[in-house]
Amino acid sequence: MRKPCCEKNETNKGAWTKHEDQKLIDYIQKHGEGCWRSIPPAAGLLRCGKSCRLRWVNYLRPDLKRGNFGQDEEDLIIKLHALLGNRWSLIAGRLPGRTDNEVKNYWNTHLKRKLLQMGIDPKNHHIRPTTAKSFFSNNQERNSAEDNNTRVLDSMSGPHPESFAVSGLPDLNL
DNA sequence: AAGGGTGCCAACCGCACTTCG
DNA sequence: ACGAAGTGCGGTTGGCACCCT
Repeated sequence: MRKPCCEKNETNKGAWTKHEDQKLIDYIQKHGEGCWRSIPPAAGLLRCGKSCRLRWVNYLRPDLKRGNFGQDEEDLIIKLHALLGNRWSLIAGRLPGRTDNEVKNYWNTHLKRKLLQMGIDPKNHHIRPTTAKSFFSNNQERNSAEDNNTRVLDSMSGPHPESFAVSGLPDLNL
């Protein structure tokens, strides 16, 4: 059995303070992201390396966008999720300034529900005939959508249709 | 005003994968 | 080739904020 990544009784847990954030930012600006395990003692933080990495990647990194997701980002997430499943880090990699945690949270809180309302199964992106019927009858867009359990990649209103290959799948260069 | 319910997001946990000696 | 250590990832949870009654 693997040892825990850090001595839990010797580290802080819970929300990060501004003071801790600043220490981590200062250290990484000086020394770079290097070895996470060595960062907490070197930076004077009572946190485990994992916690530092998570805080930096999800919150402190200077290139993070934050704020609401745009329609184009939303559509891209849905398309990528249809292709990749719950590979959040891969999906986030296609969204500049977004983190896997952010994408995952957004999916679980917004997009999942949105797809369900549209009559789409968020797990496999297949049309769910019962709910889809009412949704599409309102929208008059996909009258034949429920035929043979069609995939819905092409039903999204993505802003970059030119980026899709002939097969209907985006050129993701994964 | 209060309290209960719900949604959201930051952070934790544990497993899987990668790297290194 | 193998095992230990380090890192990354996805699932889950805790707690705060907001809304509704």
